[in-house]
Amino acid sequence: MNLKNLSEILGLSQTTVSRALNDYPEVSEATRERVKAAAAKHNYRANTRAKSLATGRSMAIGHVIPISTQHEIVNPIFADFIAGAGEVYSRNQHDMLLSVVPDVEEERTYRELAAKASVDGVIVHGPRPNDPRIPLLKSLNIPFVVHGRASDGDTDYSWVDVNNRRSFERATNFLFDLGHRKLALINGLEFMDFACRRKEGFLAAHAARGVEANPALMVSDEMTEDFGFKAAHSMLARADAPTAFIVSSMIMAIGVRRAISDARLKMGRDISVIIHDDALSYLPNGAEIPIFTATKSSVHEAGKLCAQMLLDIIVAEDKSPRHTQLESELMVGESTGPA
Amino acid sequence: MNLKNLSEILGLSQTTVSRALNDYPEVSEATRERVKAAAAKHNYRANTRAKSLATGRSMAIGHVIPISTQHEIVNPIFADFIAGAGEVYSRNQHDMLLSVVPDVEEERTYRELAAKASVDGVIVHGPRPNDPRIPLLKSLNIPFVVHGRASDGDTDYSWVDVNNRRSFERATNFLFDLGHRKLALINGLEFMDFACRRKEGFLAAHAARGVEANPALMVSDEMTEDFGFKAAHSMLARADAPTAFIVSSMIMAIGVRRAISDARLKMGRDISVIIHDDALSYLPNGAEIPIFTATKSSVHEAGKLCAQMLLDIIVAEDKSPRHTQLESELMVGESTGPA
DNA sequence: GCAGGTATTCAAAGCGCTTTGGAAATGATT
DNA sequence: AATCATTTCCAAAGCGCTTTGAATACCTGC
Repeated sequence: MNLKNLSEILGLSQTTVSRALNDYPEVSEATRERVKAAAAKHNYRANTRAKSLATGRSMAIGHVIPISTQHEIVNPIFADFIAGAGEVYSRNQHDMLLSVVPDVEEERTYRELAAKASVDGVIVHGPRPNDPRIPLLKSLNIPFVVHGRASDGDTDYSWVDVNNRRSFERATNFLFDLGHRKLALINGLEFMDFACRRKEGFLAAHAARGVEANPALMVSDEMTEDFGFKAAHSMLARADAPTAFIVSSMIMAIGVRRAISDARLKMGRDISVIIHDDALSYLPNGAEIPIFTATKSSVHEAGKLCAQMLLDIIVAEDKSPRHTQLESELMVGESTGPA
Repeated sequence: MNLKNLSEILGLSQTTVSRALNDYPEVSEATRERVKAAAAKHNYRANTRAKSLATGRSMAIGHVIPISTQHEIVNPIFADFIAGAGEVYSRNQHDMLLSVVPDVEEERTYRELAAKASVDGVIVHGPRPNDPRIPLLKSLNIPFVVHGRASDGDTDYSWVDVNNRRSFERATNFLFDLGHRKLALINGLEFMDFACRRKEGFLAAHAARGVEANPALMVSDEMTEDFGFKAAHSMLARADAPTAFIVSSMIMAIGVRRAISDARLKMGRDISVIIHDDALSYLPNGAEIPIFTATKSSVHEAGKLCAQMLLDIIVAEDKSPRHTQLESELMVGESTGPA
């Protein structure tokens, strides 16, 4: 069933049928209803490809998901982010186009997306300091929103980000207030922008209190359970073992918890742990009272915000960059206590 | 830059340029090279929409990701599955179209996908016994592959699935062989096909050994850490507490581990745990030797297989259904020991 | 030197839609 | 009844590509 068929059935021109369906004013209410009824009856829906060829808009948003070539790891926050963004797209009749590519091929992918005109805009994931994708997308002249930020001079692009620096500064201060002085930081890969900022916050709090941060207690790597375990395990064996951990993700924290219980310590009593919680739907931080004290910020929500911002930019007259900085909530759970 | 421009620059017809780029034989090697060089120079790439309008093939595969309306949970295996499938699509110049929709709107979404002709095929996720999507997709006449199976009379569709029944039967027998008799099953929602089959395997092994399965030790729910914890916690408090747990996912198992360590028991010594491990990239089961004894089957691999199968079916003459049944590997880790 | 074949190239139609620039019908106004 | 403004509808062009059917150029062998 296509427009031609449908218009023949109705005894109307394609023009009229098209206008009726797209709610143009120059068609009488009577015919509009007749047309819509027929469309529903025959389960007609405009062919996307033809439609976007004619309009020049693809009604699709691209997400380029880089797979780290060394580690082959999918970012675990990805699913929830996508789910959030996807909701917004569905509501606005947009499709989501996913390209899963090795990180080394990202540039080529963006260029193709632009040349093939298959999307109206893209979301950039996992920015790094001085991220080359930002100038690239600007030069390709394709609307985009960055989830996170790329610290460099040029802040002239749209982003949605958590205030990572402040989150970790607060978390650190929270532990200081409880009397802890030997704090460990178990961070994500520090060539990622968010991890840099978190470390900055951690160090800033130390500086403000005049406490020396111990370099041996600051590590960073891919955010897996296994790394969390190994890092915590070896730190706990040290003479200058920490009395508290600040951990960049729930998944690493699960490893930390394993190391703690292997050491026959009790979290919250013998040792404190505070995490950043992305509020992943499949890893809720306990039910009633949080297992981990956490700086919490929903990545699902961030997905929604990014998507909405991008859709807004695409239709807006004013294409000037927009920024949304989210503050995480500091939620006290069972994993922290006095030193 | 479009075909017209490019052909004008080259002083050739659009026909010739198109054929040169698409490796048709009726164009001389000399001009082909000239054309390809020019295309590269001007960063030309055929407009996807125009191309697929002309060819009738969209070169895109749809994935409809249902969000449970009650729980708003994204399936944690989703990211790895998508990553696997995405790799295959990229390699074959296909796009992946994702629709994230509330489960109640799934049918409408499939109908739209078909009517709008925006994909050449779809992958069906999370099948249930007697899944209505299968007859629907058949009637819409759109190629599809199911990840998993829907137990009912009609097996006349393509699927890729793990032998869940056998996996759990083996796991159960493994525990029996270690001398365990009081086994607990912590399963996913049993209106999902995979969970049904796992339970069947669990019960079949019991029946074969003449051991009575204790209904109080078989639970099923959304597969979260929290549910794993609560289930194990309450079971361990029982008079007829189990000596071993069979757990349907890594994430639930993490909760089980928490309950075990809270009870001051040691996994592998005081109590055994065997899990099903989907080999999620961000939740590896330990590094050298597995933390959990597990029936392991990579969902990333399953994603690749589903994608490849679907692409094959789309181009094949023979559209008859194909099946791939994967056997999981039983990997012995540190979480099991004699009763 | 020419028929017959092959290797190249091209003009134009068509994919299914939107949209421009009228045309026809209707209604209001004189 | 004639005029003009509105409504309501339509034919046809165009989006950027592929593909059909035909034309042209280039070789053969006799």
